[in-house]
Amino acid sequence: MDVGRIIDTALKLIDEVGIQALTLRMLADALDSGTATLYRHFNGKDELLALVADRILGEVGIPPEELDSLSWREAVAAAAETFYDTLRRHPHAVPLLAAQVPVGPNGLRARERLITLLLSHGFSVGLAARTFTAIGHYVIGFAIQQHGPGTPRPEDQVQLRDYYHSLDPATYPATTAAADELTSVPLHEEFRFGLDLLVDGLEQARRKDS
Amino acid sequence: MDVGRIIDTALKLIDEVGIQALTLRMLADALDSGTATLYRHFNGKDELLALVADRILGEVGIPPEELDSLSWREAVAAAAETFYDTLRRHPHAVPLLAAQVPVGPNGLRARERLITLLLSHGFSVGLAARTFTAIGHYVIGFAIQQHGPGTPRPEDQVQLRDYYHSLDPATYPATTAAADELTSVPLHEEFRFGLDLLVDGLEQARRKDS
DNA sequence: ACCTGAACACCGTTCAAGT
DNA sequence: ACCTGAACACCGTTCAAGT
Repeated sequence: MDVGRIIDTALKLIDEVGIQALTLRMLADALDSGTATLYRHFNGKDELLALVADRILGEVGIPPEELDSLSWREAVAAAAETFYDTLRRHPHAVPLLAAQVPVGPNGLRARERLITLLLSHGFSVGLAARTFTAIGHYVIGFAIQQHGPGTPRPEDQVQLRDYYHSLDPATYPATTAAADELTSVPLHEEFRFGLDLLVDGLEQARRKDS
Repeated sequence: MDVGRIIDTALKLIDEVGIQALTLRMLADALDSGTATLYRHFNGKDELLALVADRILGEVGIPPEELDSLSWREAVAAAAETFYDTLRRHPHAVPLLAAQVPVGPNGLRARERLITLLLSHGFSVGLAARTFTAIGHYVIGFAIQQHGPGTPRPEDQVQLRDYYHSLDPATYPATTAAADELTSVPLHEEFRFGLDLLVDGLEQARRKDS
């Protein structure tokens, strides 16, 4: 019984039932073991979840060669998209990455990779650090809201649109007018919209910086 | 025993001990009542938490006159800052706002207010809707990561900096070089940096839109 | 030396019994 | 009609007892 298998199983179960519903008994059963045995490999549920978080970051896997042939704009966008795609594969697990600054081995590797990239494109150390934080926060923050515990499934989107339309137009003229636009934009497009805003803003910040 | 007093007490307890540690027994005790009695006012803990979320949105309170005399850039930034300040007053409660799209009365009022503002400054309905979503997601996403359950208290920032410095510079040249910048920027400044990127990006999006 | 069944002190939720 | 003590089926965690 190695730690890797425990973490893989834990992530699989979280993908199926969510963090709240994941039980140490459930995990122990899936591993044909008992809850007490699990405590021999980590100190409690919180530590287990931190290991799962780094396990997810290890899945991101940015292809290094590809990234280096791109402009900084394209590279930043590609890194953010790749990260976002990984988070979308594990919607129930996203809150784990917001719980703390990831300092596991895979988190370190990803941070090093992106900051190196920014520095190689002429970003100052200060601007690179703030850019990394801003982009990272944006991706995780977006994913947690669009794909977290209260996931807006397609039928909920329709429900929400109908709810907005059912409001009194006299009291809520703007909301009812924008009801379709507020609920019809595909999540990925919404993500890309904000990401492009950030990159466009960075373009200006970079000019001021140098 | 009215619902308002229950919600106020629940929020006060969440501010003190967090969502996870809030117990219905604890809440019942604080109200000199029993857990079973609480169920006469809402159906379970989740519904209680949704009511607390809208209670927080009610606290935001954007002064209408002030906002209307500003440029759209200043108004968007001011609204985001005001929202952010409210979330900072209730760090433990922020995850509640990420759990679902807020459709309580106070959430509706805030959305209506901001979309109206964008429309009055010439934004198209489509751009206004996406801007609202992008800004809202940014503020909540940032707050949840900087002030959520794994709050980076000042001493943790120092610890994190020392940790980055302790890494092997050969393996992590960029991270060790940026260690100070990654950990020394005040949270509010970091928030403002990303917000300004978004607003600068919006400036361009608005030009393309019209 | 390593593992684990069984227990501990909790939790959210329910309902029969009280007023 | 309204309220609630006490119970239910859980949970994360611990440790004495087994192999």
